[in-house]
Amino acid sequence: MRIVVARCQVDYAGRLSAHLPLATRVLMLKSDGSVLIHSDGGSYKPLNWMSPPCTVREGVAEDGRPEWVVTAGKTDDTLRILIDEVLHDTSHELGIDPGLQKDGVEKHLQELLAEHPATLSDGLTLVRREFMTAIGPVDLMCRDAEGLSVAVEIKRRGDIDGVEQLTRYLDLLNRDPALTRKGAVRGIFAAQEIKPQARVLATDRGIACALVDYDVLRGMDDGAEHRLF
Amino acid sequence: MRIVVARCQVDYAGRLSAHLPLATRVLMLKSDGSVLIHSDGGSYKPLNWMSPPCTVREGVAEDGRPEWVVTAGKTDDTLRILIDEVLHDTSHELGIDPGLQKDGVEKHLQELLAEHPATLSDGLTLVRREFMTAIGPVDLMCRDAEGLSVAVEIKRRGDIDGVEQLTRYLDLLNRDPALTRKGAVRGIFAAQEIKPQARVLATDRGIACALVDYDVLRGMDDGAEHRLF
DNA sequence: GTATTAATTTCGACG
DNA sequence: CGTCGAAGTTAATAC
Repeated sequence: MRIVVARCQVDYAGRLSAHLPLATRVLMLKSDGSVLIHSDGGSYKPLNWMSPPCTVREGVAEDGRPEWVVTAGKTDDTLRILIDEVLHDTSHELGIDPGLQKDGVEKHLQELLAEHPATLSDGLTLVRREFMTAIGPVDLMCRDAEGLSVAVEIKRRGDIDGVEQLTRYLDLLNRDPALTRKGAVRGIFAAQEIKPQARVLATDRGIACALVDYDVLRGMDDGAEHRLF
Repeated sequence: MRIVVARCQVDYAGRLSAHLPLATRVLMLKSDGSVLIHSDGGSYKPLNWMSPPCTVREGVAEDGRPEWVVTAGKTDDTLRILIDEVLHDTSHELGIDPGLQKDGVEKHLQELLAEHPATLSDGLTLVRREFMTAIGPVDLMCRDAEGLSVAVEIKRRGDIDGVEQLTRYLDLLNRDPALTRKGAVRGIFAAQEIKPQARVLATDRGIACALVDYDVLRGMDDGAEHRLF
C-alpha cells in the first residue's frame, strides 16, 4: 500500500467521463493495482478511483510533470493523474486482511422472524422458509389462525419495489388451488423501516405492513434459548 | 486529514454489528470527523467506516492500549478502534475540494434521446420531456407516425423495476381520454443495456425494448450541429 | 461464470 | 429537511 499526498488533476474516461480540477488530495495505491483518490470530506467513497484488476504506469506528461496512467485489465477505462506537487509519499506492507465479520443483516432478520412469526400477526405459524415459486422464493410462507396462507416478504428497508415483488408472488400464489382452498393468500410486508410510498402502495393492494424491531426479536430469541434449560 | 497505519482491532455497533480481527490497516481520519479503515485490497469501499457527522475520542482501553471511539452525531452508531501498534502517523492540510465534474449519465442520455426520438422507433416525435403524472414524470412523451401516444422510460441499465415503473405510468396514462383518443398509449423501454428478465417482462406486457448507443447518439448530435452551418 | 439481490449503500435533485 | 431515484454503484450468493 502506497500513500501519496499530492496536488493533482484527474481525468477519467470509461463508463462516463469525469474530471477533477487541480487540488491537494490523498492518493491510495493498493497492492492489487487499484487506485483511490480521496478528498478531506465526503464519505467513504473516493472522488475518483480505478477498480482492480488494473495497472498503474508512471510516466511524464508533455510539460514534464509526472503523470500516472491507470488502465483497467479488461475494459478500456482509463484514469489519468497529473501530479503537480508531491507533499508526501510512503509505502507500507499490510498483508492480507482476515476480513469483516457481520451480524444483523437481512438473512438474520429472516431467521429470527421464522422463529417468531406471531410477532408479525397474531396466531401466525411458519409453514416454510424460502418457499419456492416459479418467479423466485417467498421469504416466509405462513398460515394464520383460520388456516389461511400468508406470504411474508422481508426487507431491512421497505421500499416500493419490495411491495411490487410481494405483489408478483401473491398473483402467482393465488392461482394455486392448494393454497387458496380456504381463501385468498394474504400478504405481509415486513421491514425495519417502511417508506411512506411503499406503505401506501401495500395498503392499496391489501397487503399488511409490519415494522420489525431487530433488538426485540433478538431478545425474544435469548428468552427462548433460556427456556430450553 | 490524518493518515495512520496501525495494527488494530475494530468493532462496529449500529445498524448492524461487525468485527475486524487484529491486523495492519490504514486509518483515514478526515477533517469532518469521519473515519475510514482500509485494507490493501478490496475496492474503494473500506472494511469499516463511520460517516459524518461524527466525532473521534482518543482514549485508553482497560489494558492500557490506545482506543479510539468514534460516535455518530444523531444515531447511536459506535466504532471502536483498538490500537496495538502505530506504524505511521501523519497529518496534511488538504483544503476543500472543487469536486468532480461528470458527463455521460442518464440525464445526458435523456437529452440526446429527446433530440433524436426517431432512433427509438421510426417516425417518433417528441411531445414533452419529463411529462408529469400523478405518480411521477414520464421521461419522454412522444407521438408516432399514426398519432398514437408513446411513453418512453429511459435507463442506463434496463432492469426489471424499470419495466414496473413504465407499466405503472402506462396504466395511469391509459385512463386519460385525451391521450387514448386514437388508441392505447404504447410504451418503449430504452436503455444502454437491457437485462434478459426485464426484456421478457416488457415483451410480456406489450412494451417495446430499445437499445441505446450513447456514442452513436453523441455522434448524431455532432452531425446535427455541423449541418447548422 | 452468470445472474440476482442486498447494502452500515452514498449521492444528488426536487418538493 | 425528507423523499425518491441513480450510481463508473460494489459485494455476496444462488444457480
